[in-house]
Amino acid sequence: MPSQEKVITRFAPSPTGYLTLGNYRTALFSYLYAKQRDGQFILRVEDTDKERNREEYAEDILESSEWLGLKFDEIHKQSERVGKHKEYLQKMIDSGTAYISKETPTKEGGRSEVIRFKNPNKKVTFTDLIRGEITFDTTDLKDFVIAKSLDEPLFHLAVVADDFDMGITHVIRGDDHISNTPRQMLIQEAIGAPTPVYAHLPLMLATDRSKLSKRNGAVSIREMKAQGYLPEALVNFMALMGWNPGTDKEIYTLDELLKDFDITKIQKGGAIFNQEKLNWVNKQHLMKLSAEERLELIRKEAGNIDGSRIQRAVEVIFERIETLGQLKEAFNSGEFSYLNDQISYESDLLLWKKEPS
RNA sequence: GGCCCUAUCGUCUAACGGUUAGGACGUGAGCUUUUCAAGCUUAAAAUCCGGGUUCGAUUCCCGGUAGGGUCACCA
Repeated sequence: MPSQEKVITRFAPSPTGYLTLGNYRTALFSYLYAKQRDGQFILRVEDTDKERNREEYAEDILESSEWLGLKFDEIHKQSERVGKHKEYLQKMIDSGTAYISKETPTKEGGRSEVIRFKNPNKKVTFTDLIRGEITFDTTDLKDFVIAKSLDEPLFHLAVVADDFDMGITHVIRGDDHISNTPRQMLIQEAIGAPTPVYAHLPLMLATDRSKLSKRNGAVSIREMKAQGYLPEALVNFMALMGWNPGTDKEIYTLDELLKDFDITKIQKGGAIFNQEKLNWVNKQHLMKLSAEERLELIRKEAGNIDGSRIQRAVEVIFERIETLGQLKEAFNSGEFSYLNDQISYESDLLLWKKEPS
């Protein structure tokens, strides 16, 4: 029996901002794919762009991932691997698959010398798990730059070297990387790395059908947390953007997704983010909460309600909110202030209807 | 513009080539409820266009069109 190769997937974000739903959706799909197969899921923080990286963003990736329930088997920082990248670069130069190129800087801070990949100008084809066969003619790519210098590797080189060293078997990433794939395959060939299996996920789109990003109103996961969305609802919603089980089941926990998720059933077209549906999903998860969990949440939002009445608050309030943010709003607006008042009345007044006798 | 990807209700989507094209969100109406929410019932709402292939295309092929992605010394 042939030994089954262990599946290793990765989430490789760059810490240049707070990550959004779209980013974590690719992470979720990578996680599910690996964990369904008893494989490993690796985080690699791609922080080689010194200008744009911020430590707080890197920390947020860890925090938000954990909050969502995505656990990593390994965590790497790309910046710590420049030594390895340098070795690959040197080998490529030695073997003639890359060369140092004299340049006339075209922009501020441009170098007079960079490292370019020697493009063999050929056709490359790969089979995408979601889209099938895709072919590119790399001639259009020219001799692209793979490093500013031996110590300053750029994206394509770093990705290929790291995926190789970390034993990544499946690269599951956004659609926007499809056209990066031929460059990376060329580099794989140059350094003797195998080509992993690729799966390019359809993008999550803004209402105007453009790629969801901060510019068109996408909010980060940490903001959504602040707005009162439950992590399990977010996970559920993200999974449903582009995937469905083929049944009517829509409400999922992470564990249930592990059972039903099938990467080959992922949609090819992009999906527009729909806030109303998210609110509905969140509400469904809110309603699944136990009395204790609700109590806990209400205490967090409104510690001012006294103990004897808080139980009643739980029942009244949870049926009418969609997010915990609305819970907070409700308390701030004083809508539930009556829960705090001492109300006294004759008990017969509570009988609003007389039974006809 | 070159290259690549995509195309079912407003949105998320289902449909081994044969279905009254199904479900969900949202919207309208109604039932229930002191009210709201929930729940239930119900209505309106889609196969981008044109050619093929086929007895029969949402489905397969080709061509348009539209949208998106990508073409950095960012990732």
